[in-house]
Amino acid sequence: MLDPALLRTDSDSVAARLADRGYALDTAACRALDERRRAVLQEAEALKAERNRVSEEVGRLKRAKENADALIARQREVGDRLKALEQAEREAEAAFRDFLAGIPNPPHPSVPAGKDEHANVEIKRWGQVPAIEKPLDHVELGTKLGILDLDRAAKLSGARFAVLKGLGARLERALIAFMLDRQTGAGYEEVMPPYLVNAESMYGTGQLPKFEQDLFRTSRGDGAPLYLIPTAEVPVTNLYRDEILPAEALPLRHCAFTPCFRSEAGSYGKDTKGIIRQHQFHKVELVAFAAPDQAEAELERLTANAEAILEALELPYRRVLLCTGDMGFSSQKTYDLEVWLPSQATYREISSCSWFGDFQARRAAIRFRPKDGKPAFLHTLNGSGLAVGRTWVAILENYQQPDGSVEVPKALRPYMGGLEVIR
RNA sequence: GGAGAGAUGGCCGAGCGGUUGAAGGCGCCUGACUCGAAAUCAGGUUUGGGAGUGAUCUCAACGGGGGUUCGAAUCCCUCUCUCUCCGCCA
Repeated sequence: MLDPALLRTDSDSVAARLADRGYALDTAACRALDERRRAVLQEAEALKAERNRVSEEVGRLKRAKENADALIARQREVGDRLKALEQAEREAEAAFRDFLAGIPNPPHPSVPAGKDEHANVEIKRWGQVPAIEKPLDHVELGTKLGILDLDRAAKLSGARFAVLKGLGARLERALIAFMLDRQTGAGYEEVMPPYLVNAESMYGTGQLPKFEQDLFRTSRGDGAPLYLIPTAEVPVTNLYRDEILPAEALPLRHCAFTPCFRSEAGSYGKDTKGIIRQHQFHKVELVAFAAPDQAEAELERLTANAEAILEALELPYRRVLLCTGDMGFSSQKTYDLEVWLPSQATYREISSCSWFGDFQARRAAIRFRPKDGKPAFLHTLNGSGLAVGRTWVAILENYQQPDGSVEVPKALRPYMGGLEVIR
C-alpha cells in the first residue's frame, strides 16, 4: 500500500517509478478518488460536529428540566442527512482504498530498470560448477535410487506433486533441520505458524486482493474462507499485524519452516519436468522487521544468511538483482539466489530475498515506536533460506556420481546419521 | 456438538442512554523535596483521519459489523475471539 500523502504531493514521480515496473498509474483517477473522499469526509465531519454541539445542548436542557423539542426536531433532520452522507463516505473511502490496494510497490532507486528477467543484473558468482560428463537430471537420479516417485504422487493428487521415499525423505528432513539450525544460529527466532490463514492476512502481505487465483482456498460451511499459505512470509509477517513494536525490538528476525501451497495458475507448460515447480513444497523462510534506517543493511544481511546455506552445502550459485519489471508486486528491491543445475546447465532460482519498505507494514498496520516520537510504519523483509525441494534437486544433480549414486554434502552428514553416499 | 460467562486505554479495573476519550489503581514521563536515592506531593501519559505555515480546531475509535435514538462504552441484532462445564478427539 502506497502512502496516500505521497500520492497526493508527488504523484508524478511515483507514476514514473511505477512505469518502470510496467504499471501505468492513472494519476487523474487517483486524484479524483482522493478529492472525492476528502470532500465527503469534510462535509460529514462538519455535520457531525454540529450534531455533537446540539446534542450537548439537548442534554443540558433536559437536565435543567427545560423543553428541548425544537432542538430535537432539528436534530432529526441532521440525522437523516448524515445517514446519506455516511453511506457516501463509506463508498468513497472504499473506492480509494481499493484503488491503492491494486498499485504495486514503486521500485527502490538502486533497482535497474527493465522489462523482464533479461534486464536482471548478476551481482556475484560463488563456487565451482562441477564437471559432469553427461549429467542426469534429478528425476532420473531420484527415480533410479528409489527415493522419488512421481507416478504414484500423480495417482494420489495429480500433476505437480511428489512422493519422497527412504533416503529421499530423509534428505528432505535433514535439509529442513540443517537450515533451521543454521538460521536460528544466525539470530532468527524459530516460529511454527498456522498453514491456513484468513483473508486479512493474505491482504496484509499483498497476495490479496489481486492474486487470489494463485492460492488454494478452503471453505468450511458458512464461515469465512481460509487460504493455504503460499509461503511462511504470510503468517510470520502478519504475526505483528495491527501492533506497535518497541524500537528496541528491532530488527526482529524470525525463521520458519512450513509447507507452501501454490496453485501455479498461469504457469502451465513451465517446468513440467521434475519437482522444480510443485503445488506443495517445503521452505525455510527468513522474515525480518526493521526500522527504516536499518532496512537496507538488513536486506544485505538476510541475503547473506540465505547464501550461507548454499555455501555450507557447497552448491555453486549466483546472486542476481532483479530489474524493475521482474519483481514481485509488494517488493521494492529483490535479490534472487540461483543455484547451478547441471542437467539444465544453468542457474535456477532457489531463494528470493526482498525488501518491502513500508508497503506491507502499511497494509498490515505494523508499526514501531521510535525513541521519542509517534508510531511509524516499520519495514518488512523476507527471503527463502532456502527452498528445500529445490535444494534437494540441486544436491542430487551437483553431487551425482558416474554410477548414479549421490554423495551427501559434508555439512549434511550429521543430519543423515553419518551417511556419506545415497545409493 | 450442547450449556453458560465474558471482551473497556501499556496493564488491572469501574461505568450500563446525556460535558465519559472514558473513574480509580499500577506502570511510565516531568517537576518539587533530597548531596543523591527511596518515600511523599504536583502535573502529564491512546491512536487514526481531516483542516491550518503554526498555536490549534475538528471527526472517529470502549472486540468487528449493522441497527434503535435528538444523543450509544451503555439498548437491540449479528459475527469473531476468550474462559468454564458436558460430550468427542490426535
